[in-house]
Amino acid sequence: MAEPMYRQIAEDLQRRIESGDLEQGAQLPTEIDLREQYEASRNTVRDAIKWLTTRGLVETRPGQGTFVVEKIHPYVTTLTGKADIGGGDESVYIAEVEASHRKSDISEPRVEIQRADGVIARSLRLDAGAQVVARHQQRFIDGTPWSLQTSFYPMSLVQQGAIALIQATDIVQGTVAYLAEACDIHQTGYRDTIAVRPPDENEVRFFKLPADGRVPVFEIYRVAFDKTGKRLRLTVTVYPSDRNRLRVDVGEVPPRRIQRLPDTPEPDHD
Amino acid sequence: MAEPMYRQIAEDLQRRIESGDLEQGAQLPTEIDLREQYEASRNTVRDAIKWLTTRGLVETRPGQGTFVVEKIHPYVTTLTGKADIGGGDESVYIAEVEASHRKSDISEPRVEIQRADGVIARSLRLDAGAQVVARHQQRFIDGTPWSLQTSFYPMSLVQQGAIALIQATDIVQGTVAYLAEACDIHQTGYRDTIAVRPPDENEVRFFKLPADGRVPVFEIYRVAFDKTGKRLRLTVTVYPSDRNRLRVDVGEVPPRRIQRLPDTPEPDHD
DNA sequence: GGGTATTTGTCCGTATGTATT
DNA sequence: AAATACATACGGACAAATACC
Repeated sequence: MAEPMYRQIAEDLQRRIESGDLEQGAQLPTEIDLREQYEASRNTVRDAIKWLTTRGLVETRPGQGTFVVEKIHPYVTTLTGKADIGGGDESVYIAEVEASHRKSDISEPRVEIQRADGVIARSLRLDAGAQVVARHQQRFIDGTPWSLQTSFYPMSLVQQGAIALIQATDIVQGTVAYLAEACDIHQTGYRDTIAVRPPDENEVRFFKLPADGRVPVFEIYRVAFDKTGKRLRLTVTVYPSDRNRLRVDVGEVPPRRIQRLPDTPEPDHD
Repeated sequence: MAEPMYRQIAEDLQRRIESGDLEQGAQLPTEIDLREQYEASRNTVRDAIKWLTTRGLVETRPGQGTFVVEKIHPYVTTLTGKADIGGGDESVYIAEVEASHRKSDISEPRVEIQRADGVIARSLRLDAGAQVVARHQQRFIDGTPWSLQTSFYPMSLVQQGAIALIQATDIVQGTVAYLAEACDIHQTGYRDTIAVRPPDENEVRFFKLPADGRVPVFEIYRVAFDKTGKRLRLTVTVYPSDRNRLRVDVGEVPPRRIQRLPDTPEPDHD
């Protein structure tokens, strides 16, 4: 027996899905039915379904059944923007999203003062234990959860006059513009580092991801610099990877076409 | 009992891992031992281990045991380069990697002529069924598999003199430089779209990923343009997400520090 | 709202196969 | 070859979620 039985069942079902025999959103036969069709035990059938689930082909709903997953038309977030007018801050994202006929909301920030732990301190080149301002925000598109974001600012910025950073109010013009106004600090660039990892419990709840952690999240670390190379801010943004794509434009790139409505069958890397 | 038993067991083990009680690389008690420790059946213990496995905390090795996964020091790939001197092509990657004291190898390309299917045709703005050259390559760092890459070129480029595209030989100066030499076609920019998905069977084999598909891969679609906005190429690159990070630099960014050796405990988004 | 049928989720025990040491 | 440890497969029982009447 080269191939275990549950794999054979899974691959047969996969074939039926990819051939269109089972359409998107269609319900699979129940575990009892599959047990009879494949002459296997229910647990073996369940192993096959679990295999398909891990690969994102089907999803199970307790009390209802097993269904072929429907492809999600992804949101596209462009990471390359004007380095000096935002780059990851509130205002830019809103402009992006509204341009594609979608409505973006952002929560009021939850503000904390905390000691910079290892990663934050190193990213901002602070001594371990230095004070930082953490601003947590939730972002929605058309009412559905889109991203979780936390920005860390050295407390020294507040001492230089950027007192709005420690107020639990959205900075509508964007913190980049605000820092320029409030204390003549000008962001001239940023560096993003993109990783992928399983979601934690908070993220599972907020994004309504499957509890088994099979849908990973993008985690983007953005370190912003001024013209002397000083580190102004670390922003950590988390996106669920199943409904998001990231875009990077380099050099001369033609303007994007208007983003289509969710049901049109176009490639999402257009 | 709000929490199922296997979750309680999993969370207890997770706590023991994150507290350092079980160190990286350490072997967990065997399933039989855990069955006795938690007074559960072996199947329930196995469900707990599967839960930890999906989250990348442990791995099982048949005949050996279950082990706490060791963190991998990731490779960092910068997506933003000079738009006109490569940007994702062979030579640039090699320079990047060698600068961090690692040795990069690339396979000779496997070249195919094929009809552009839906996604490729749309990305290159070709009519469906138009001929394209596909060049598949495998990339290694220090001998370990790093990325799989396929570039698609419109056949019209070959007719304009870029005959090396249809030869199964690496284009050492990079195809961007080659196209400039051979037929005066100059790339001026590119656009990347980053997605994450489970690996297919080829990728599992090549990258030696776990067969259950729990480690996703980055898939980067790069469309390159000339100054008129014409689409010169589509390059699809796949990286395993467990050992890779992507970097995007925008605006003025200070030079990177030398990349450290794998065993130093620095953040990988430095 | 309540009750019932359906469907998946959890948990058990057991047996046998396969990979590794 | 033997021992160990995980992988596969079976069958059964009950719980929990959902849909429907």
